[in-house]
Amino acid sequence: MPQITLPDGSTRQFANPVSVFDVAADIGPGLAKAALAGVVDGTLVDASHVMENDSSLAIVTTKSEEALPLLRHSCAHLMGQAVKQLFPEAQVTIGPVIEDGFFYDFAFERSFTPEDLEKIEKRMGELASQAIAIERSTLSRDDAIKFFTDLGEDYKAEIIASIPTDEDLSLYKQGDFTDLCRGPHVPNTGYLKAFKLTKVAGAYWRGDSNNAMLQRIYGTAFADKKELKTYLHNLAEAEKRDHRKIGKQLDLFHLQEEAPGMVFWHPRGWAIYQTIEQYMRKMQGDKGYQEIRTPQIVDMSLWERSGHADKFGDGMFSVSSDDREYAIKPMNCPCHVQVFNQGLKSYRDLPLRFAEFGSCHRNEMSGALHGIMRVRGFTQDDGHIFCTESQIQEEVSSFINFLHEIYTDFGFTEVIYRLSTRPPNRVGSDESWDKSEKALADALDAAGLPWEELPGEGAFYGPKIEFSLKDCIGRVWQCGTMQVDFSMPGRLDASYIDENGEKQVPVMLHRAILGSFERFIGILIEQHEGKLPLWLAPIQAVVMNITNKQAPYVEKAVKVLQNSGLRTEADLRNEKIGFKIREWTLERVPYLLVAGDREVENNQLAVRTREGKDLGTIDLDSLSGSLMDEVASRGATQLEE
RNA sequence: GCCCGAUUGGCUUAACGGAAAAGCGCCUGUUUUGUAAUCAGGAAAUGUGGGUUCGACUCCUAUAUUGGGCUCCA
Repeated sequence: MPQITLPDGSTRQFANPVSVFDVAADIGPGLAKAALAGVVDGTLVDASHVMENDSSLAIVTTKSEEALPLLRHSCAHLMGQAVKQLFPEAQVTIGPVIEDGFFYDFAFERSFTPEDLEKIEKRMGELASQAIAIERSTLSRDDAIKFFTDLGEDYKAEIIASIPTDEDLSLYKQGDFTDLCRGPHVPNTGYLKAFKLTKVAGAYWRGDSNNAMLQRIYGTAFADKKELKTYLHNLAEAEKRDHRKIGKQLDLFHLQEEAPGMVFWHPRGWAIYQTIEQYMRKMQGDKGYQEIRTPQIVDMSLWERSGHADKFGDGMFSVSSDDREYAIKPMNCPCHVQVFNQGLKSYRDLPLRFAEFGSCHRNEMSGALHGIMRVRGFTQDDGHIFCTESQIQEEVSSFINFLHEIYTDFGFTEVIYRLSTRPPNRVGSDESWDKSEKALADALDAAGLPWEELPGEGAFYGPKIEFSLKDCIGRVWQCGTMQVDFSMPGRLDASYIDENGEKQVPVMLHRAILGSFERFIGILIEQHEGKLPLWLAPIQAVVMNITNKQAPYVEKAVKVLQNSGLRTEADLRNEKIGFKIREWTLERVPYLLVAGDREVENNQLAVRTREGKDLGTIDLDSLSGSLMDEVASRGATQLEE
């Protein structure tokens, strides 16, 4: 006699065990039709799941938040079925739900072509329209291995073999296709109405580059066609923000064959870069960092001592000269230790904070390069804090606040926080790891930030916090970082004299806020769609004339604005004002200033924003003052009230 | 590094194995203009090296770069 409690608190009595579907039907035929699955006592289950005892139940329909992953997972199976029908020799491996969609990995002797994708998608549509029932069953582990081995699905058998022996396994069968799966799934394939296969790619079996390369097909699915269309439209819109595209359009930088993965900064891109550098220099100075500068090319012996030659070897560019072997530095840390090591340090000197806009080169694998976000030559806003173990927590806490202050100025509000903890191969005592992991976690908690732990992802020398930002299509890029290092100071003989006159090895905190200028500017461009806030805009204002008559006044106005520190240009070309407005709007210049006879008369300028807003005419002097205020406040005050 | 795609004037895009086309930009002239494109003319391109073919942007091959993934990382 199960009693079922619904989300609104109401209860229903049943004489016999009931399925989720039965309860839905009992409530109403509409709900029965819409029911995809259920949440029973907090667990997502199939609509066919039978409840024998008193339970709480929420019925999942396409409107529920659980629906999308469910639909996508079932779509992955639908794709598996279609692929097996079209390419029986292909073996299925895994097919999970991911953010924005799903994929399925197949072992197949050749690659899938774009034409194959069309065929597969078409077959999926046919299978969906047949509304094939999706049925769950269970098998013991050994029977399941036999079942899949008999089918020739060696990868599935291998997956099952790695599952603990005492668990029964669930299978999902739809027509001629059966897959190992925890579930749940939609009741039949007819519920899968809006899906699209998006791309094929290679992917290593179990994510290990020593394993075979599988064929991965990505797709996405939504509850209805309209949502799918909206998603695809938004994606296409988002791609217009691509920093590579905007970088070219706005003439900010370029890359070329002769220097793969290294950026040629153009005047406008460099203006952004320089503005950021000067801003960071000021901010870090205020926080007690001392800026230093260390060499680009350093004898290999230093990298051997630091451990980088060993751990990082292939990643380093090297040069030899006069029978000596040098490395072009891939990071700045060992050099900072060299500066620390000059002269005897006292505990009174700690924490000692060094900062460098350090140019680094790493020979990244060719497939890893991406626009200016992942390059071979880049500049970190690097910093190292030498301190005692007891100072870690305080330094980390204030660093997090500092980073936040900076990200806010750049307009970033969505930051992803991750704490990477001890890897299997590591240096340092467990006690030190306990302490520093806790220090990092406590600092994140103290700042009230949501964070995720990445177990085992820390560096061999210590745990780290990663601060990541998303690009225009949602890919996550690590920018800021805070790493605790127990290893390098000792390896490179750093020491200080403590209160008792004893020699001690300091802890080293590696930290960056932007990460690298290249990546950060890439993200910044995508974040703002190229419409950088006034303080960062490479050209902040353009003054343009309507006829030749106003040319001298325009030149005077440009001088006034430039003298107050604004990056201003004149546009005196013999073109219609509409043409000039259009051009500079497309260049994302924040303020377009027009001088006609009326403005010349009154020492004014007609002000238009890049958004197309007319702010009327403003006196030249008060305009330059307001714009400078906007720059100084980094956008907190704006010209338009 | 691995899998799949791409590479055409400065940029964006065309072209059944048979005359490389267009728009924007550039140059020259025209227009002196009030808030997203004045008009006309001109110059300018098949990534690189091999091969197949009477003939290659197109097919094959190598290589470089690049896009999407995998792996790795700021």
